[in-house]
Amino acid sequence: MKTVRLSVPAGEVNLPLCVRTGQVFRWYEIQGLWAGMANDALLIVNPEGNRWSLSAVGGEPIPLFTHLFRMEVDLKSVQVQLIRRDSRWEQWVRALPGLRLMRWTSATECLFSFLCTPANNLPRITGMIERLCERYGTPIAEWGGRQWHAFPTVERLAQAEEADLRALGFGYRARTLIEVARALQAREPNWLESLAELPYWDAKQALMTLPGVGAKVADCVLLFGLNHNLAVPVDTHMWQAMQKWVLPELRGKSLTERTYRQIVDWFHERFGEWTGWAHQYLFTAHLLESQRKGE
DNA sequence: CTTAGACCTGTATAC
DNA sequence: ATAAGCAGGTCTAAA
Repeated sequence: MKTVRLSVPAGEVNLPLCVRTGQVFRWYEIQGLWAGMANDALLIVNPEGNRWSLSAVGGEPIPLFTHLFRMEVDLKSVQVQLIRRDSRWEQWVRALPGLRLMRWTSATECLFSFLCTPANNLPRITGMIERLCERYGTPIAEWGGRQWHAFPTVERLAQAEEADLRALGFGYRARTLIEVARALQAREPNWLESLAELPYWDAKQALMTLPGVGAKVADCVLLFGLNHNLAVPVDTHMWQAMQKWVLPELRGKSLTERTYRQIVDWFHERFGEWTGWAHQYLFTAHLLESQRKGE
């Protein structure tokens, strides 16, 4: 495992903020370093100063890091765009320096991971995914006193027993995971990845034909796994933030297909291609506020 | 088109 | 002990 160095200008990326706010689920702080699995690759980062050291198993450190954190995107210019399009975003940009939109290396891993999230919470989600990888994933590396496993293949998940997954704490999501794995096997080999080439609404409609994939999970997979920057995952945090801070006319209403679409349309009109980034700042702002209140 | 209830389970707040 | 304008929802049934 070789280690390389990379110049990271101050303020370009806040790694803990990016990896602990529910965009990805397999990152851990170990002995002052940050280690994360991306499908079948392990990336270890020492985010110190402006010369970070990166190591990887199963991939090249710099391309992997650049892909996951979209380092080809200039964060400053994103922030300027968001504030120019809606000045309310300035408070969230200021409050969340270095927050970036993440990009998964595997749409499949992204899909199965977000299938674990409905009516759930972050600590339980990360635990479920970790046990899933230990049970069904190939060992990739031993580092930091623990084994690191690849995310399970679709073939392996399609063969899983519902009782096994329930024993791992998946609850009613156990059946959905298996059903989706089998549904994917029944389609064209690269069906999921091919959705990246479709227009946003077409790709979303196609994803929602899978069991357990509603509007919110579909938007997560589109945004984080399939490069659709027009996707807006509207979960409880986004819904509350929109009502409180952005669209007061939503107060007193409930989140339905109609109000969901109203929010997506509003983002498209206001932010265009910056929609996904705008969503991420608003979502994270509300998530962190709700976590502070809980303490 | 809207709303209620069911669905697994861990955690935190309120009696 | 016990419920929850729970917690990064989805699906079905019923008005």
